[in-house]
Amino acid sequence: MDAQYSPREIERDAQQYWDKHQCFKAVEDANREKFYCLSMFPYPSGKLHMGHVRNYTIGDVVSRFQRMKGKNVMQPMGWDAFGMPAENAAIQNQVPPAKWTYQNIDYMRNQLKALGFAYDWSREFATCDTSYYRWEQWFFTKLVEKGLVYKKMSTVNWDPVDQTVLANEQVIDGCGWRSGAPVERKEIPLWFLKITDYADELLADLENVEWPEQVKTMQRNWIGKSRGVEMTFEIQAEDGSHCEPLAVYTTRPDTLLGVTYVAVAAGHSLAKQAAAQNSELAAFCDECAKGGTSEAEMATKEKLGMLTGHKAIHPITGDEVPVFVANFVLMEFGTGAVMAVPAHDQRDWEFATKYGIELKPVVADERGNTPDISEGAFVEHGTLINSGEFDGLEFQAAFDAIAAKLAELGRGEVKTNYRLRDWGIARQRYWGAPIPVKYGPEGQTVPLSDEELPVALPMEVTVDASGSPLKRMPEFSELGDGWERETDTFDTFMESSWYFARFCCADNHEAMLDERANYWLPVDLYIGGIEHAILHLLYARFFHKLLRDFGMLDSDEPFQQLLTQGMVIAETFYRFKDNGGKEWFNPADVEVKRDEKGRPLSAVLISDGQPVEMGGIEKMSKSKNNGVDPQSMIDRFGADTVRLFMMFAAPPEQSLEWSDSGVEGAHRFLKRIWRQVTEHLAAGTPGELTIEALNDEQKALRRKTHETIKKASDDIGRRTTFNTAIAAVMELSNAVAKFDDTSELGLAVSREALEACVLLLAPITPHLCHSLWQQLGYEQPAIEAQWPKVDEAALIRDSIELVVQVNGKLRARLEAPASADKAAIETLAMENENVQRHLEGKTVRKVIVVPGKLVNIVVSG
RNA sequence: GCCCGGAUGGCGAAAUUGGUAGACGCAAGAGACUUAAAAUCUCUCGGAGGUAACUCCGUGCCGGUUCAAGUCCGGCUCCGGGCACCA
Repeated sequence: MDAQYSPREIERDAQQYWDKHQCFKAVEDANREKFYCLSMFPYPSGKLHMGHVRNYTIGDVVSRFQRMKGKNVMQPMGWDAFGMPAENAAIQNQVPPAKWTYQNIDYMRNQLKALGFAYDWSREFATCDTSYYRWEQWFFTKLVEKGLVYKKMSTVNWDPVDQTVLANEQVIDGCGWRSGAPVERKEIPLWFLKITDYADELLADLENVEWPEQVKTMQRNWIGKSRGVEMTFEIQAEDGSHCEPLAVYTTRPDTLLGVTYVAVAAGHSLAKQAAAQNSELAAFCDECAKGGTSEAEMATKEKLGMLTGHKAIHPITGDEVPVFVANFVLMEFGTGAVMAVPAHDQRDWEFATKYGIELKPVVADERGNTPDISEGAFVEHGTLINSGEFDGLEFQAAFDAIAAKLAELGRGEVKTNYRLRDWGIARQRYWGAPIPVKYGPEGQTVPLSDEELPVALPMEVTVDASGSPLKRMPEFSELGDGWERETDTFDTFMESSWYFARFCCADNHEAMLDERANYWLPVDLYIGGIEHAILHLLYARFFHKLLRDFGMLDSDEPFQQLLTQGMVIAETFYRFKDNGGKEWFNPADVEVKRDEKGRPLSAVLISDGQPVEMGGIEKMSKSKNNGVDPQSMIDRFGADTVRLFMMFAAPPEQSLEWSDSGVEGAHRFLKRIWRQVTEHLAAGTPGELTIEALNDEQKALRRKTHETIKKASDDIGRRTTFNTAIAAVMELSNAVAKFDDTSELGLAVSREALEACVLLLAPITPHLCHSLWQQLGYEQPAIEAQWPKVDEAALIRDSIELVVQVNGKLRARLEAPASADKAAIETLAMENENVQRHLEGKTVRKVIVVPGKLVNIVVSG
């Protein structure tokens, strides 16, 4: 065997073996327990980045582990291929988006293969393949038939110079990213899916999935189910003209008697009606329409309002309160109007304080007094005051009584509301799946029939910054006889909402899904970035339920277990440019100077030796030029080293800081394992492992071996803390290195330990382990080997170390027989010299004995 | 602004159910081997004090619960993710 670890040859050989024997082809088998392991598929942006490598290594480790545990594992891979970057690349480089995308896919597929991921490549597809999105189009027409799709006016970001709709990402400080022009809000008709019909189920079924609690909480809050009251205020116009009653929703009807104004969105019919006779108000409404549509922008901008002159009639007291138009009230949310209780709502308080509106406290503080609202609103629940017949009622009683009163007056009713809004799925872009709808000469809107499907996206196009090219392609949009095709395309979230199901039967070109989907689904473990915690995961859950309700799937949820991985981050370096901007340098081109303790002091650019500024540690990104190219790392150290470092440097949920020297450390460890096995094989032939004949050292190493198997199994299988599993194997490797017993029995014990190391590492560094397993004399390849089993008998200890505390402070460590009872342990603890010193002159109040752990002696005086 | 997280040595981290803070690794320092370097191996490595035994301090900040708090509770600070057209 080779004394030198050469990853290049080893990795090539192992990959060839897996390929030749089609090791990762998954076949449905009703007699075996299945395991569907899925990593979020990548957008083919050009080349893999470290986030991908991390994501897919996690998935691969779990897949290979489950396979060794005997499961029928399916791990597919594909491409989330529609999206804006392809259009941007097309504008910049005059490359057609399809060509650019498929080239990227080819390059990235090779990178994934070089990393040795155990994918069933026969299931691969890209979402921009017509054979994929045709089913999405077909399904959309079924949803139309079922009434789950509708069209309504909606607000988008409009770039008045480029005459195009902008994504929120393309709005920088309220201006278009290319034109720099101030962005306007524009209303256009768009297609929506009725996700709100499923709000209750999406909320309830979170109970049935094994997801991180934080993700479930985010989804619950996003859905935002609330119980409140919807009520109407009669409106008196300033000029006496007729106005529709104003509907508002509140979760705090108990504060209704504290209402001192109401506010409507600038787009509300009441605002429009008032603005028609009031040019100042019309100007204000126009002003409100400036800026982007994102909620973050809305919520952080200064709260502005203007009186309409109209009066709203309080539904219970009959008092008149003013009606404002306000920029913080959103047409999209609820009724587009709110009642305001400045004494008990902070935002209302700030608005009222600014505009000199009355504050009327109606909820008493904890002591039953009128609350102090001089510095801010009192938002707690409490007993009602200043509320006439409702005085003295607590929150729930007040809620019920006021709701009942409104119902009796015919002015309101209890209503469940959701924060969740319907899903707008139309995009005014080219590189997406065309929405399969046509419009008739008499204004008909008709979904395309099965015969008219699929609508293939034309490939020969000219893409520029001025909106979708489909609109300018009569050969696409004009169908004759006055009929026109829809030129909007689907939101790319549509494609990523059902790909997990299509992987089960990607070769079926007669149907969207078949019975194989029910064999594999739900996905047993889904792995991806935490940034997808809400939108993607919520849409995919919704789509899964839709597919279920059309009889295509049996399960209720797509992803049984979810693992959300953290970001990959790295140090950033820059210099100021003459224009004040920053020029960013890649960490690979920079040398960091450190002090004698290893603290970074300064950095210089290698090429010119001149200093650069250190910009802190941030997410690897193109804009900060701090991405480390996985390819160069694979070339230098091999895939196994990259995989090992990724899994060792941090637990998967945490952000992972890239470290060149950490990678070298990982490489060192693999070289060391290689050498250990080589030297072990050279040391002689092990005898039979006769348990009864083992001496104390041999027993100790054997116990370490089985403790390690136990820990690594739990860390990988249950906790998904791969870093601690690797640390445990490192400890075992260290123990083998210290064990220099070359007797036949000794070699048998170290053989068992080294074989454990190889098998425990096999999911993480599969190429190395493939080779070592062969060298250890096994004909069956490592990929077919079983996960090692714990010998419980080997774990038994004769004595246990425990610590003695006096008043919670560590004072002694002692070795106690494993069989010692509490009293014996207490006696041992008391006898200890150092413990005695700390007990001198004190009275023992209490002794706490935690078997196997510690003794705490509580003293006083 | 709202929702959800995070913070532990020089650095990445560990401590799984409230029970020994810093496993494992990186960096650094000392030594061995070597003509030399690399590689490899051995030792030291949270801070302060002490010849030593050992003692005190220490898990972002302030307070609380407990025999015992990195872990639980209340209040902050800073950093990150998401906010519906980035994927």
